[in-house]
Parts: sequence; structure tokens; C-alpha cells
Amino acid sequence: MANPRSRTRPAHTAGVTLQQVARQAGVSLATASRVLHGSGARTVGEELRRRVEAAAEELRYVSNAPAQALARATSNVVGLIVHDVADPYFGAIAAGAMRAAREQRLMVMIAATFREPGLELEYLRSLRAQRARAVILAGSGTTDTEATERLAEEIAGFEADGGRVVCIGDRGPDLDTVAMANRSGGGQAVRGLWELGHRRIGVVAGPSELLTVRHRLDGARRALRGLGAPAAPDAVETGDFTREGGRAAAVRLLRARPDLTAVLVLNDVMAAGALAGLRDDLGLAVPDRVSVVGFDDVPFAADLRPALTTVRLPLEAAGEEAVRLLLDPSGDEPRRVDLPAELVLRGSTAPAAG
Amino acid sequence: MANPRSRTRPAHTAGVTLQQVARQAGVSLATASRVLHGSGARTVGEELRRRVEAAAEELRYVSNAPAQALARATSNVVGLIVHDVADPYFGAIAAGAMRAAREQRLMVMIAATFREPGLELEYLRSLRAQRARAVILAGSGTTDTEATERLAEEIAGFEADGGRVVCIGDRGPDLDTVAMANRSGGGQAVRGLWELGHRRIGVVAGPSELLTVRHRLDGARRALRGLGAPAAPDAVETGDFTREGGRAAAVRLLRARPDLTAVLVLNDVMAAGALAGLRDDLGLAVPDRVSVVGFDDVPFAADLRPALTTVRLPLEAAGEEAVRLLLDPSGDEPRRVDLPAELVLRGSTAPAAG
DNA sequence: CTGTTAGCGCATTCAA
DNA sequence: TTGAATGCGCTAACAG
Repeated sequence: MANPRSRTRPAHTAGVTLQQVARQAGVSLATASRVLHGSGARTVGEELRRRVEAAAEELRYVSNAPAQALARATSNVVGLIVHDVADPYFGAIAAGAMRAAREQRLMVMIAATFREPGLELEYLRSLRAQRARAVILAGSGTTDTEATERLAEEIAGFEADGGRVVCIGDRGPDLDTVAMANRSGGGQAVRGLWELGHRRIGVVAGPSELLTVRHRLDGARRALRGLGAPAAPDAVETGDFTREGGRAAAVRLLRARPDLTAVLVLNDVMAAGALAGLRDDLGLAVPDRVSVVGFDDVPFAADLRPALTTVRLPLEAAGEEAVRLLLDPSGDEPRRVDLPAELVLRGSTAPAAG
Repeated sequence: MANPRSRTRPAHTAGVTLQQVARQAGVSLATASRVLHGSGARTVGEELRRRVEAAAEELRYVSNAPAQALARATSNVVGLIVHDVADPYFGAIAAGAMRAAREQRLMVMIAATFREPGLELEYLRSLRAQRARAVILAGSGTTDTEATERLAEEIAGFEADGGRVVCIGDRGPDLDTVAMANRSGGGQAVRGLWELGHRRIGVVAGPSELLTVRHRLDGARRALRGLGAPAAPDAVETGDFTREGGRAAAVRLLRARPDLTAVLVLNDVMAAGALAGLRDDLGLAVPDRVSVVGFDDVPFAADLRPALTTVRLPLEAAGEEAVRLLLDPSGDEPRRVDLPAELVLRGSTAPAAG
């Protein structure tokens, strides 16, 4: 029954330690530490350096990050809290963050809340326990003041311990944040439709407690008002930030307001669902009967048919910037990086009929 | 210039330690440890327990995971190495893994190699340094024996230290693996096309050094042979596992072999590109002129137009199973979980013309 | 340039 | 049930 190369192993056969490497190289622990983990400064002689390196190689030494973290009181781990890694929006942000992290030799610990409200707090706490050097809050803020309050406390605690926090999207004035132009994007979308002749424009929105949704919607409304749009009762339907949520909301919207000639959907994943709903559930042609604009410009947006006109957000760049902010030692002032939005016209929009 | 709530902070104001909690509660360090981190066993009296909990709460104690990891010689961190988090294939796997990790109260450290060959090894090493309790290798294995060899060594070392490794997709007979039915899927795709009357079937493949590609292709070829397909020179074009790679390869393929009536594209992301290439670059109607089958059934596959017929793989389940294997203490025998593939017929395939 | 020493925060024997 | 003591692997003064 025994394998040639047996896979049995006690909990932890322990690994090779720095001490062992030092002994083997005939130097002190400190010297071994200096050559193997020393911060650049060539403060060790050629000969000893060589011996330590040889010993490490020979013994297949692997450093112990937790021990280092303990001794140094700081780690090279950064946390990234998202709603859902499978969502292309967060996938793109995560990709950007990981690319930047690689350059800085940081490891990324990702936590997904799966949109469960309390989990963000819980994960921030876990990341704090891990002594992550910093945490990126990639998900949207919320109008739930109670939750926001508690999160703020946790953030303050984390920062008091020397950790850093960067938010993607506004969460509060005294936090470092990378802000994408959600308001401006909402405005651009509406103006784009307006220029195509659309006057009755509806909106399919995500959960109204999300700040991101609020901002996008706000931008759209402001633009509408600025354009002198009829002060009709708002044509806004809300759904989950998912494909099915978008589908259902779009169907509801156009059933209630068949006079609409255009719909702004506040995220591409929902827009994919909206396109399906309009076509399959309602038999409405896009863009001939109704134009559709999405938000985010996730990778598949251009592959939908009709190709989705959408507000492009620099998602990967946001992830990269967040990591950059993390490392850039800040003074007393909170930092802020603003990233632009840009309307990308594709096939899902057309001039208003009539 | 100073802020009301000043954001200045020394490198690490240190956090509250267990020792402090113990002192505040008037108990020993050991007792505090037992109530706050104790493994279930109610080994501490009501009274003391209460006092410790109160002190922890009051002091806002946050445990120090690196210190625990050091003392216990084991952590609650698992690593997940993928090619690209923004790729929906890996996004889905990651989502499954994170869901399972949550149930087990594990933290997930994700590393993305961005398809750079050497990085997998490097990250495995880093994860080993982090003393991750286990690592999931989600990317495909390779035919590069040199690299495979070195990776195997690293894995062996990691396991010798008590770490566990699970591969998604075959990498070797003595490794725990979650295998998705790539061969079977390739066969099903071909048989599906055959039943629709297609006899001249081409393949758009990913990088030929990837085992995943090999297996899918192998399954397709086997099926073709079994069906008595003409032993024509292979109609296979290779490209990157990306949208653009798929587009270019599909265009090349149909330029070289305009007689083909169907194309199997070995992954959905490439298939999206292929659809675009056939339509926009070559003006070939799908499915009327040529049928297209993808692989994976990523979320957007059904939203492409025509909706993509594809081989569905249980991606999320694979991620979940991998975590499950990780925790399930194994005996000496390597484990293996086989997950099925299933052809999903949608609009991108049609009966062969003529 | 190199070695000695004293912790980092915690889990865990071992005694009491 | 509780506490005292030891060490996990490493870094960072501090001395030489």
C-alpha cells in the first residue's frame, strides 16, 4: 500500500530555517538574514555572501513570510475586497491591481463578499488580522449609514495600526480614493442619446443603495434636466447588478413606459440581460425600436449583438492606481485620483425614429 | 495644516496584543489565548471567559495571523494561481474556490501569471514562503518538460513542508487533481456537429503547449476518427487563448480551408473573436455558412449573437471541489475528482447546408 | 563588515 | 481550570 514516494506527512515537517542556512554557511543568523533578505545595502562581504547563497540553494531554503511579518511588523500582502470575482467589472479591476502588485512584489489576498452586506466588514477585519499592509475596497459604497459607520470604524482601526486603505469610488472625504467618473459618464450617455434625437429616455438601475448607482443615475438626471427634458415622472426601474436583474428590470420598464425610445442601463452585465429581455421577452428591436446604452465597457460589450454602446471606464487603470496609491506614502492629506469616463458609440444606439 | 483627525501615523503604532487583553481581563496570556482562539474546547470557566471577551471587545483586539501562523506552524491561507483573473474562465473557477473558502473560513491569496511561463513557479514559491496551507494550480499544465520538472520539485518541497497542492486539470499522476472532461467535451462537440451533417470540421486551438488544448483537441480528433471522417490533413489553426487570438486564427483557418462548414473553437473567449472575424473580416454567415462551437460556456456565451453553442464545463464546481480536496485530509493515495462536460446547443450551429 | 542579543505576538506544553 | 515558561523564525538594534 505504501507509495514509492510516500505522501504521508506529519502536520508540518517544518521547513529549513534561516538558522540552518547560517550554520551550514558557517556564519551568524544575522549575516544570513542580511544576504537573503537584506534591503539592498550590500553590507556583507563577497565571500560570506557567496557561502550563504550556496547554503540556501543547497538546503532549498524558503523564507518564512509570517515570521518576517512578525519581526518587521509589516507584510507584503495587500487585500482586495470585491463583490464578485466572476463579474467582469471586478475581474478587470483585479487584473489591474495584480499587475501593479507584481511590479511591487506584493501578494494579493482577495476577498469576495458575493454582495452580502456584512461581509465587507468581516473581510476587512480578517485582512487586518492578516496584517495586510493595505486594503483596497473595490466595491461600491452604500447609503446604509449604520454599515458605513461601522466600516469607517474598522478602517480607522486598521489605519491606526499602520495599515492603508484605498477605496475605488467615493466612500468618504478622508479616505484615499480612486474615483471613476460615474456622474460624468451618466451625463455623457444621456447627452449622446439626446444628440441622436432621443427625448424619452429610461434608466435601468442597479440597487439604489449603492453609491455607484446613485452617482451614475445622478449624472444622467442632471444632464436630462440641463437638456430641458420633459419633467415627466422618472422612468427608472431597479434590479440586481446581474444579467437577470437587468433583464427583468428592462422588461418592466418598457412594459410600463412603451413610449421610451432609449434606455440607459447602469452596467454592462445588466445591459446584456436587458438586450435579451427586449428582444426575447418583448420583441423590441434594438436599436431600431429602442436604443440601449450600457456602462463600464467590459470586454464582452463589443461582442454583444448589437454591439453595446456604453460608457467606458478605465477599470484596469483603476486597479493599478489603487495599488500605486497604497504604496505612495501619503502625508496627512487624503489622496484622490480621478479617472475619466468616455462614451463609446456602437451598434445598440441609433437615431430616434420619427 | 493639521487635520482634526490627523492621518499621520508611525510605521506601525502596533496593535493591541493578546497580552494586553489578558492583563486588562486580569488573566494569564494562556487563558486569553484559550478563550479567543481556543479550538472549541470549553476549557475556560464562565467568569474568566466573560472577562476576556469583554476586554477584547473593549480594547478592540484583532488577532495577529502571522504570529499565529508562526506559533502554530500552519495558516488559514490558501493560494490560487491562475493565468488571468480577468478571463471569465478563471473568474468562474476563482468564484467557486472563494465560495468554498468562505465556508471553511479560509483566506485566498490569488496570483496571476498573465500567462508568463516562469511566473507560476515563482508564485508557488511565494505562496510557499507565505506558508499557505495549500495551493490550487488552476492554470493548464504544459508540455514544457523542463518547466514541469522544476514545478514538480517545488511542489514536492511544498508538500514536504506540509503544504497541499491541488491541480485543476492533469499535471501528473501523483498529484491531487480536479479534472474536467476536456477530451470528452472535444468529442461531444465534434459528434454534435457530425449529427448536424457537418463533415468538414476545422479547429481553432489555443497554444499547443497547453495540456488543456491538447486534451480538447485530442478528444475532437479521436471522435472524428471514430466517426470515419476523411483522413484529410488536419484543419487546425492555433492562436493565443484570447479574443484576438481566436479572431486571427479563425480567419486564417477559413481562408486556408474555405470548404469547412463548421469550426470548433477550443475556448469561448477565442470563439467570441472567431465570430467577429468570420462576420467582419470574411463576411461569412454563422451559422448558415459555417457553424461554430465554443468551449467552457462562460457567462457571456449565451449573449453572443448568434448565441454560442459550446461545451459546458462546471467551472465554479471545479473551484469548489479543489478547495474541498485541499481540506479533506488525504491518505497516501492521490485523489482525483472528475467533472463532466456537456454540449449546449445554441444558435451558432445549424445543419450543414446541402 | 560581522556576530550577539532581545524581542515580535502567540500557542502550547507542563505544573500547579 | 488556570498560569508560567518556552520557542516558532526572523529582524533590528547594538557591539565589536
